[in-house]
Amino acid sequence: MRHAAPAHHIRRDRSTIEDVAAAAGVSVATVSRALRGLPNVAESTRKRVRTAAEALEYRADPAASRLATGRSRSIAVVVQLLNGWYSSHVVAGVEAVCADKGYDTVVVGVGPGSRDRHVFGGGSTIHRRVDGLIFVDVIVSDDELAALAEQSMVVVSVGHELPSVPSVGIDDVEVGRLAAQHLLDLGHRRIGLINGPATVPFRVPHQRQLGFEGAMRDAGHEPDPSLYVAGDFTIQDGADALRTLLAHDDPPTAIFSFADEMAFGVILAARELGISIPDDLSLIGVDDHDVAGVVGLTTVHQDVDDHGARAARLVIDELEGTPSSVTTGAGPVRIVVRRTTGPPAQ
Amino acid sequence: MRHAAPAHHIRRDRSTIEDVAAAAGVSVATVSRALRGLPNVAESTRKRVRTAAEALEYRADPAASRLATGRSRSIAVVVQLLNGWYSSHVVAGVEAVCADKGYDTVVVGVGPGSRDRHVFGGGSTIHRRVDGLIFVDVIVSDDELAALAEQSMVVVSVGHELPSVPSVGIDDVEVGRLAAQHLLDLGHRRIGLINGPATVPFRVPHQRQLGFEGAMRDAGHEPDPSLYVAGDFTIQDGADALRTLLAHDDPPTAIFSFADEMAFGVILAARELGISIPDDLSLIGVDDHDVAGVVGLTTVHQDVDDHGARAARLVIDELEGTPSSVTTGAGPVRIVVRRTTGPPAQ
DNA sequence: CGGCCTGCTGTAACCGCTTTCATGGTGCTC
DNA sequence: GAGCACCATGAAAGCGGTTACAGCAGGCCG
Repeated sequence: MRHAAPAHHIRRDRSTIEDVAAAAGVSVATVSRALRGLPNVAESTRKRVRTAAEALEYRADPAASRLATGRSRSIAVVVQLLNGWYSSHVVAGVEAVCADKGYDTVVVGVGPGSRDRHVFGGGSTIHRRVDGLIFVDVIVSDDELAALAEQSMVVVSVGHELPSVPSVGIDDVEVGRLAAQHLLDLGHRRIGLINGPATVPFRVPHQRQLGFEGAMRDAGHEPDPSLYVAGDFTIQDGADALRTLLAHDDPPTAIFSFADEMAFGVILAARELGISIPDDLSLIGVDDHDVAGVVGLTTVHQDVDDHGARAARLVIDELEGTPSSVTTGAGPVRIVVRRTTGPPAQ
Repeated sequence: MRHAAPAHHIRRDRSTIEDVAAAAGVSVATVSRALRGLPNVAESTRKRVRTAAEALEYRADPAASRLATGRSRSIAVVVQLLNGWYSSHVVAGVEAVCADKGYDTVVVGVGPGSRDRHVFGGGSTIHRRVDGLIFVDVIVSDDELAALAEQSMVVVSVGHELPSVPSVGIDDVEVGRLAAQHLLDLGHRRIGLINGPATVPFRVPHQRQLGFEGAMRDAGHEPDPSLYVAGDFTIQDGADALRTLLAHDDPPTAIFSFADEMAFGVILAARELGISIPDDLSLIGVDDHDVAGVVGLTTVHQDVDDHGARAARLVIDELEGTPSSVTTGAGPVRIVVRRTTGPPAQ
């Protein structure tokens, strides 16, 4: 007999597994097995259970199964800036496949610094809440990673590569090379770089820089580091960067911005400064941001939604022991030429 | 005595409430009370328990407390387009306050149609997973709302107002009025509207239209519905809308787009069509999208992150029985004049 | 035709926390 | 000093599933 619920528990009369068991005339164990598609259940029984469950609109309480199995069927996306273009696209990709596979997607934002980093650090509670973690361009220390591994959390990274963690993203060296080559082909020699932040060990911009420099050298031109300026992927940083570069004794004829958003800043500032793009200055970005088309920005395209989707699939496959067919590593990139690049002025 | 865990349960040795109880020399009940700040615990005992808990790095298993209390300490944000500018800002706002209050933020995307709507419909499982729901511009039927209410889910809506559900957002009539007034002041009389989708009962655009028409009439001008074109808030729709409007016998001298993103489409198409903004055509949007500044778009500003934050606070206050100090209803809007609006051409 | 293997079910012991209810000890009041 | 209210605490019954283990048939083999 079920006991009466305590008064303050105005808990609804949702049907439980016991109700279904009673209705189907079997034990709860059988209901559990039948509904989850486990073997060793007579087909006739399974059908009967399913019917009863349906009639009662039964759904297993996730909290209860979580407690019993240790699986929460949800995965977290850890992101620096939730409303950034890149992150939100990754999240969208993740959510789509999670929903499809019956997982919940929980988002957690970590400050740009290490604020809030305890979320997944040592004594954190995140591993009790989710089965897997997807880091989006967040830099995680080896210690944190080790702690996570010890808790047998499945982790995947998107963008920034993490040691000993499968990652999806793009070949950033290739990105740098592609952009540089495009500019070189147009005849540019002095090329400014709007880089990532100088202070953190963020691989993505570094790789792009490497690719850029490789292409330059291959073409017989020595890159000029005095033309590199750091940025933090914001529009404002892009605008500032342009001003900095223009103050150079021998300013560049083209700028390679490591993100479209910073390139937007360049466009904005250029307009204010009366500089014509691409007549006075060529500009190329990375991302193919939704509005890149609007402003006619030449850029290196990447499919960010897909990064998120692949990451999620990776995590889920790992979680469920499915041999994953997902390709880890670099996805395709391609250059999209629009109106912000052209030959240098005489 | 704890029993040996089944072999396949390689569950980690995380400390449980029993461990803490043992270490502190009290019962689990006392530990529970002490750690949660409940009354009727001697201060000395509380301290002892806290110390023990800390030493053991104890954290209550969320799944277990969820099962016991019926609260999951997580809230869902239900969104149409996760990677849209508006949604992602709302999500960011929600996440920020959830994190602060110790709640998890789970995102769920619903297709633009009613696909996936079962997520929160009748026999859904969402109410077992989260304590509250924040709908972002999603149209929820009365039935669905009733089902949710019956499950005593706390729901709040952002943007689109839902019957009998507290909502946060802006005064969309005011938005329409503001934009119309600005255009009228500049001397425009024939004003095109890029509206929301025509097929769904989405209040937001309807209100804006009402405000627009009110301002027009107040100024003694009858709005011309043949200048209204439907859109779905995408850049592409904006571009299409411009072409449609230009095909009109007597095309407008100004366009009021109900979203900046659609306005971007207008800018894009205008550039291709050789139409100069604002010389040939004035354009005003709504949102103050991050790149509105870049393209110099005049627009009606709203603080979307704040909408999300307020919604989350509303939900949490309600959940915790705190008398909420959060202002429900409309937040402030203001017009930001940039370079896409000017007097009509002769 | 008995023994065994195999396949289907049921029983019950958990998962780890919350909360009711009972109990014992104090401090007061009269 | 007895009676009483109140505070601090503990024992134990859940919350709603999952799963190890045992039991019970029926089919097959020798």
